[in-house]
Amino acid sequence: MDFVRRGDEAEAGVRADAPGAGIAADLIAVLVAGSCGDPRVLTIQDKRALPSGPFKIAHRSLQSGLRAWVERQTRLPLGYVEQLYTFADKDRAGAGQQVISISYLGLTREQPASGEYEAGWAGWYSYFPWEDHRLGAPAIIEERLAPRLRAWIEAAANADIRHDRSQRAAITFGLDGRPWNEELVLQRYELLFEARLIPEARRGEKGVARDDPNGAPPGGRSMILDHRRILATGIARLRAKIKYHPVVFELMPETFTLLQLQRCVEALAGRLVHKQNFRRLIEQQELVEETGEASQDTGGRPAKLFRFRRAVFTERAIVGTKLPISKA
Amino acid sequence: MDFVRRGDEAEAGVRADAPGAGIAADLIAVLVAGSCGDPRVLTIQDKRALPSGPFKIAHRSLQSGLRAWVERQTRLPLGYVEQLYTFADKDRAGAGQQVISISYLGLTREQPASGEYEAGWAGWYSYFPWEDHRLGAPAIIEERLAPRLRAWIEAAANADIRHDRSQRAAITFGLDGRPWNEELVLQRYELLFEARLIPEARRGEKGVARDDPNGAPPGGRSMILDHRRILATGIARLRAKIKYHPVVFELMPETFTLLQLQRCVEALAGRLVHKQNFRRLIEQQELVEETGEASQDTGGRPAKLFRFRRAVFTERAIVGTKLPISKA
DNA sequence: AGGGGAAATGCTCAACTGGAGTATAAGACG
DNA sequence: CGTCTTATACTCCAGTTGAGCATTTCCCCT
Repeated sequence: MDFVRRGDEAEAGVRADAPGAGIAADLIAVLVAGSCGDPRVLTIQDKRALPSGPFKIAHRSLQSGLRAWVERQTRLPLGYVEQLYTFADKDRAGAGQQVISISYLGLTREQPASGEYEAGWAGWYSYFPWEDHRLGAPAIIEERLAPRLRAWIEAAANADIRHDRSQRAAITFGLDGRPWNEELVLQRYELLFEARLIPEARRGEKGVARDDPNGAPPGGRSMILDHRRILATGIARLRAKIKYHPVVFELMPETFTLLQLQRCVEALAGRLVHKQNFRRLIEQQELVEETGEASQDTGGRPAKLFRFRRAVFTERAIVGTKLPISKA
Repeated sequence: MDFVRRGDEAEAGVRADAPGAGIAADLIAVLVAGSCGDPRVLTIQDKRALPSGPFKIAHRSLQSGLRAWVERQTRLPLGYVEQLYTFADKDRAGAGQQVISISYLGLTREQPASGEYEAGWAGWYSYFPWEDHRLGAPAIIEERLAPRLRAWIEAAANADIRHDRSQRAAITFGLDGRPWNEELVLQRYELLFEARLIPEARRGEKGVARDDPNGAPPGGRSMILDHRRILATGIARLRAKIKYHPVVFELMPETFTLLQLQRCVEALAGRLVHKQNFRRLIEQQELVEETGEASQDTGGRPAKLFRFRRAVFTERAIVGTKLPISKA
């Protein structure tokens, strides 16, 4: 499969297109939106790729370059941008052309994606069905993943490797009574990859059928190249970040109830939080202020509407806030 | 000033040296060593530059490429490697040549640097004299930095900017009775840069004298280009990392006393920790095991020698450990 | 031999934090 | 009016954290 470049080709002037002439740089974006219960990521190519494009040095920095590129292509205002990782794996280089991929995480308020390419929002749990623990551990883990992982563990060449595999599986997937750690998104993906339970891991093999095109296969919906790995990196980073930095608010509408905010955090973290403690923490830290209004459509007692206090950025700088997502 | 490339030029074949032909990629390494009280970073060019070299896609990954490059150039075994950040600032691109710089943090046990280039270890506090709070807040802050920062604050164009500057200075440098936060290394550097207290910030200006070549100037020893900024990024990352990941051990010799370990952590964090609590945490987490030996040369009661339990990596994976460096 | 110095090591304690439960209030809806 | 749903206010307990005191064990010096 070839890397279908869908960026604005007019920008490609800086790239050395002659094989072997130089290195090309690509930007890859993990754009996250979704304020209510279902985090989504912007995708192209029928949900099988993350948006990416050639990098053009025409901005002060990579960061502002990405921001401009995304905002021009999608008309989405990016609330928060953070560099994820830079890859330059050998197997991505085709025919003398070296490619460096710089991946970014961006947060935005959800809006209908512009139709420039076949872009659309995809729920991120369709790619990682084992990551959503809001209703307890998903059945897919015990029913489909754990048995295959156990087979893979047993298939180890020697006892040392077997022990190592067993430990890693137990730690990352919370088996054998271990606690679930929602931050290990990337480690879980890599473990499944190594155990060949992920279609992407079998691409090089002969006689392997194409990915199941409909619905979510046992290993989750797959993506081209290493895009799903990049998405896993982004999710992991975001799950870690929301615990000490007030980035959730970049996903929320201007005003919101505390329960909406909580649902959003829970959706990102993939696990539930204690409602009262959540509110205690939010209010203690003065992250929000009341608007004076109340939302009637809660189904129950009306809830006060809040807005994010942007002042916290100057008051506390990057020093950090905390959300009550248990670690153990 | 030109970016003096000191890497193995034989590797430069993949680079497009014709102007405008393509993008070149550089690796820049922040290599840290120093187990006893004085963290050091590997430098070249008379301590004015971080080691860097052209990137060659000949490895499985960037990470292994960096590892191989560093180990071949310096003969230092790298204990831990982590990507820091990728830069592609416009002002670094000279004459049609676009440069992307991928920076890495690496930890190693201290050894005499190989003489391949004029390499040497430099104490990192010579670049950031305001960062060492082990003996309390260093005098340089109150005596030299704070007055100039106050002048810069007063010089703001309007009240809003003045307030913002004042808050940032107070937060990052712990002024007005605020607590010191050792992780804000980069923010402090950027603040000083913005206030033009850092020689690097005045490079573009006319009529500015060269950096003071001898000793540490008020703004600390400077480096070429943005190397000091990259170093600040590395120090910040490391200070954050040691709190929840057992990376300190990569700097320690095979066996060590708990006090040596503590001194090392303190040197990195730039602040002292409570001895008894430090030991409690280390032992609680079973990060170390006794060797059965004891060190006589402590000056007092002999101390048990310990070694790092590598098993913790498989037991707990990346889940994290904690060191008692107060946050507030 | 004895005393002082320097660490190592053991133990205690109060304040705080974080997880979890109970109780009550306020609106919607039949 | 009763019931459902959610909001919101308190309470509680256990584990963690920061800090200090006390004791032990060695070296060195006189």
